[in-house]
This record gives sequence, C-alpha cells and structure tokens, in this order.
Amino acid sequence: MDKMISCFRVEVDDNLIVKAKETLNQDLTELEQQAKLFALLGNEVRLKIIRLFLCYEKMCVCDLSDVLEMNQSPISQHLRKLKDGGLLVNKRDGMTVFYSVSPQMREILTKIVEG
Amino acid sequence: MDKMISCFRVEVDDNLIVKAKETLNQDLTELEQQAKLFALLGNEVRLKIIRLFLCYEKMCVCDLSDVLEMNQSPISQHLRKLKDGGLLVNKRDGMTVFYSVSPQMREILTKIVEG
DNA sequence: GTATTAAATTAGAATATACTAATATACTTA
DNA sequence: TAAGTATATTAGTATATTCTAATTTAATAC
Repeated sequence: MDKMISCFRVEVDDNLIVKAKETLNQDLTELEQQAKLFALLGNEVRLKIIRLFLCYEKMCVCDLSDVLEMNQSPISQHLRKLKDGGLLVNKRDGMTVFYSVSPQMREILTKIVEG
Repeated sequence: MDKMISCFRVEVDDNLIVKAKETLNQDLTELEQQAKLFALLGNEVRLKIIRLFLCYEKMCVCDLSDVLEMNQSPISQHLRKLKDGGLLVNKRDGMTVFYSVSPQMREILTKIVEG
C-alpha cells in the first residue's frame, strides 16, 4: 500500500480525504478501545455472560457453567478476557469466585447491550 | 458437557439457574444477531468505516482506500461483510460504487458507536 | 499432613479471520 | 470493437479464536 491515491477519478475531494483521516486519527486509541469492547461482546458466550450480569448482579463460575451448559474451562477463559478488558471484576469468597460487572462499565454496557 | 450441575455447592439456587436460562433463551436469535453486530464492529477497519459513514454520509471504495491507507481488496471484503450484515447499502454510479449506512441501521449505529 | 472442591491455566486441535496477490466483472471511452 | 478503470471475487497464507483435555492453584475439611 504505497500508492498515494487509489484510483484516477477526477473529482477526488482531497480535502475530504485529509479531513476524514484527521477525524479517524483524532482519537485513535479511543477507537481501538471501542473496537476491543465490541470484539469482546461479539462472541455469543461472552454476550450471554454480560447479559446475565446485567440481570443478576453477580454469579459464580459454577452458576455460569450450569446456565450456559458449558464446561468450566471455557467459561473461565471467557471470564478472564472480560476481566482483562475491564468489563468484569471478581471477588473470591472461600472456594467460590463471584464475578460481576465493573461499576464503571455498567452504564455503558447497559446502554449498548440492552438498548 | 453432559453433567447436570457443575459443582457440589450446597446453596445452588436452582430457581436462579432455570430462570437465567430462560432469560437467555427467550430471545436467542436476537442475541445472536446482536453478537454478530458487535463482531462486525469489533474490527478496527470496519469500525473506522462505520464511523466515517456516520460523518460523511457516503463514500466510494476509492475514498475509503485512500482514507484508510489500505489496498482496495481488503476494503471491498470488509464492505461486503458490512453489507451482508445489513449495516451498509450500496449504489453504483457508473464505475463508482458508493456505500452508505443502511437507513434502518443509522439510529442504532449512532447510538452504539457515538454513544 | 491428605482428600476434596472451585477455579485458573496450559497445550493442542479445529476453525475463523484478515490480509496479499492474482483474476474476474462491470462500466466507460476511444 | 479494444483498452482502461473501479470494484468484486478467489485462492492462499499467517494469525487469532475457541474449544477440549489435562494439569495446577487455592481454599476447605478431615
């Protein structure tokens, strides 16, 4: 991709191209973060998990495993991704680990997921 | 995953499990569709494309190729996915193909992407 | 200490994704 | 008609994703 212009159309609005580039690059990290958020929500299992937490406040890995009818391992792996992405927090109580929506993310998640 | 219950905790709230399952299965296709939408927006290039269209109404493949500084082929491939997913529509004008946000999707996309 | 249980982690396999490079298609113009 | 241009499609490759199966870690109870 070393060409400067992709086609030979006469009416290229160079100004548009430049402006549009600026628009995007303006908040590039914000866009990257948003894409990551969407990518996390773009998996059915993880979307189900988020929806459950918006309903039921907190659940343990066992609960999720039962509700989603999946083995514990993939559940844990999805929970880790959601936690790493800042969507969830967790708290251990004895042998049980409870997950819940990160307080800072609840509003935006509600808005995005529940419309 | 043929076990009925994933752990031997005493205080399993069976009612919760059943209810939560119902909550999820209630609108399963809606959830699937939403996950697909998020998966489409979970790619940086496609998210950029959507953001551009929310700003600039319509652009041709060339414009996008210039703005995103990417070859035409991957742009076309992303546009196809976005069109297949119902997010974009297109219209040919001579040799040029203009894409824009699907009218039915503009509102929800604005809400989700621009917050 | 040992045994048991919940959860996390790891390795590996199957599948999906996103690009490059080449080719095909649709349209315009000479 | 032939030549040129914009876009679409295809094949192939590199990487990412998501599961299974096995193992490890952390906590509890005996």
